Amino acid sequence: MTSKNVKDNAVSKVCCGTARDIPLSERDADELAAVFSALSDPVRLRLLSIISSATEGEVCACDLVTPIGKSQPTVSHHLKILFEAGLVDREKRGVWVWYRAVPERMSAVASRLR
Amino acid sequence: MTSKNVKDNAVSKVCCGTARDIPLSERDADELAAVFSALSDPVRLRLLSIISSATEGEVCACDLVTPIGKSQPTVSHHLKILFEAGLVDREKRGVWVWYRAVPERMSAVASRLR
DNA sequence: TATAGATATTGACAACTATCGATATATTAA
DNA sequence: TTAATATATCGATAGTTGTCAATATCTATA
Repeated sequence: MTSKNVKDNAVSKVCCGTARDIPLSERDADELAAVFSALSDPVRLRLLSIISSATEGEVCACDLVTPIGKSQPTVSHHLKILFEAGLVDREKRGVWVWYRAVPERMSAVASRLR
Repeated sequence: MTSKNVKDNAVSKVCCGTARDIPLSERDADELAAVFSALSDPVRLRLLSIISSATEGEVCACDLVTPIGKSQPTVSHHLKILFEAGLVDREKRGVWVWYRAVPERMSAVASRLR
């Protein structure tokens, strides 16, 4: 049952329910939710904070394992998720992989929250 | 093992690893991750989009179930999560519960993405 | 009271996820 | 080629989560 909004806090049983369609499409919702999923883990947020604040603009993956205090496979897993969400970029140089933030991506996500 | 960032893409085996501390504290990371968790589901994002764009500034829960296309308990569950994350506010008036967005909260979260 | 309807809670289940040890792959050096 | 090391993948497991049917709770009305 739908109800009518009444300004003076009275209650009405009149229906208003012309169910207009949803502003955010299902497709857009899925995509946005995927990015927020990538941001929904504290370990990933801390990784992102390290990478974003890197003085040289980038950080070697080898310098992330110890401070984060998780195993190397776990850190690798989280970095992959951040990368696939477009939140970080990476470049392999020799044996090492260097990560850098993608601020445009973060801004784009932030702007979706108005 | 840590490595030194070398500008010309050469590879060095010199260690740089004075593991400075992480910009985002564990506590802050937990809190932020909790909000992003609330935003990490497409159904909740669509609910939020309906509530945020309400012409009257608020929406009755009874007008959310049908458009979302999920069961009433499921919608109730998602609304609770949005509420507990501080993303929406609610007011019970009679039998109905009215939801409204909390734009300050969304802005606050958005600003954490720089 | 009793009934009807809106919302919340419970219980169960399937799907997903964070984590780690073990292992594989890739790259440089000896 | 062999050894050493950085990173990725695999397999397993414990914990989390989205969903619904059933049920409970709350409120207005007859």
